[in-house]
Amino acid sequence: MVEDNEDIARLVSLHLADLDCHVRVATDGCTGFELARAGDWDLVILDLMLPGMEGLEFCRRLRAGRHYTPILMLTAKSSELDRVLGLELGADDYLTKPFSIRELIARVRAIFRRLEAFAAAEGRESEVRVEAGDLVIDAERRSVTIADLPVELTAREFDLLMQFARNPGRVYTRQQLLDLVWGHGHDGYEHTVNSHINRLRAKIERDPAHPRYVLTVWGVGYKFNDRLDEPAPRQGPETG
Amino acid sequence: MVEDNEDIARLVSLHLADLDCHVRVATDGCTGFELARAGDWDLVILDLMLPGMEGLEFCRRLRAGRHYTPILMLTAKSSELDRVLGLELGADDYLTKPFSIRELIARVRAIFRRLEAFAAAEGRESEVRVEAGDLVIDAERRSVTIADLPVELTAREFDLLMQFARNPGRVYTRQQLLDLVWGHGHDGYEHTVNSHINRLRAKIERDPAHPRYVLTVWGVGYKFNDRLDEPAPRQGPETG
DNA sequence: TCCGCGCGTGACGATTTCGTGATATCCTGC
DNA sequence: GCAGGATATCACGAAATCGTCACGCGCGGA
Repeated sequence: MVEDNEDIARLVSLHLADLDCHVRVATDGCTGFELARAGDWDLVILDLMLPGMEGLEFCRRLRAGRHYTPILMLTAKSSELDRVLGLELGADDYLTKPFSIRELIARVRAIFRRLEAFAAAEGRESEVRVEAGDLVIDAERRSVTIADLPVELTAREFDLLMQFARNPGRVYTRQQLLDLVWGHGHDGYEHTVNSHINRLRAKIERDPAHPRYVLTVWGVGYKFNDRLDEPAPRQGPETG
Repeated sequence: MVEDNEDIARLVSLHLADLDCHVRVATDGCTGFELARAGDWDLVILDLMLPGMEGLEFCRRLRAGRHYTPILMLTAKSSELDRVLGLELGADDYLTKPFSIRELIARVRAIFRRLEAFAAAEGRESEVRVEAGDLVIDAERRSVTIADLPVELTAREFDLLMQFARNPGRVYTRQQLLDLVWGHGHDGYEHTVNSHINRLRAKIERDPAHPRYVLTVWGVGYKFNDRLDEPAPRQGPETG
């Protein structure tokens, strides 16, 4: 955050910390610019009226240097000119002072949502569709079919299956699955995973007692099997 | 690129040049139109707010002249009318200001990927008219008919339906719908989407309690059903 | 100014899903 | 074979989600 008013800086830092954000404050443009250019940040919150360097110039120089860190601009001027110019020089969003913290949080969230959506659309195009034997998973449609027959999964069941399908063969512990599917802050019993695995198998396995897709790794956790043609009656950690 | 603001034109040109793109800038609509019509371009980046010719008119005229060069629209207006209308008039994608350079580049890449994938661009014009069972949506006239009977939808209801119809089968979360239909950074409750879905169903579904077009994806969001004739999905692999 | 309409919000019941405990079954080491 | 621990299965109450209705607000037209 590049902001010369320390009261505002402190207030915003405080609230962003609630969102598990790590915040670093620079009180002048030059220092801020060096920080922004050097570090690997998720977001720059930039006051337009800075001593040392104009905010617009800050924007322009950062973008000219091929830095694509999202920028959220703060401005006291409500002038349309500044706003449009700022956006066109590469800011991602703007807020006019005075602004409410609530509004700021909303903007920050919106920026991250957008970036997330783009990242998903950009890099994961090959991962929207996963196939393993009869099983076909479509991430975008959140649909699963077995031999072209649609199977209805609940949200948790689908997320669980998708987590496996993303890395076929990789073994996940129950705790890892809780973190990945339920969320990091979630506190619950590892036993819960068993239950969902059980329900998942009942829907996608021909014989739930002898699963082909979601396999148990004894004493460790579970894994997704995409090598269906190989004989794998062994369910123990003994691999060879 | 058709853009009257020289700053943003320069900025975008700069970054597109990094992608080994050759960029030509026109600062008004008429010049841009002549350029677009005469030359053999891979992409037109078009500012909606142009002097000389409205961006939407630009779109419409180019498509009317059987020119199918991909168009990426830029707009400062956050009005969803403009966004949806732009797509309906033949734009391939759009960006609402504020946007980041990174987003722009991602969009450009996405458009080219899509073109490669679909090679001989089919269904380009079909975006103006979407059909699903009895339901017919005419994007240009913003009209909807069921079995040739006209249905009166409000602006929000139509935009919501159109958002679904553009990607049949794709699951949208309420937050995504808020971002797409209401606009980025919109501060509102996800519950609002429920209400509009409810009103939409009351108008287009024969039996709102058992919808055929706009389906609920439990724990996630909603989707538009493009396979009306398919039987109801099974709850398990048995009975197969 | 009044009225009607579209829209966002709140409340409440119906439905689905989820987490947990109990119990049975299986695996492993001795 | 046996003991101990890990996993599978099942059922049930709790919790979250969704559908529906009603209310109030803001806005544009009569």
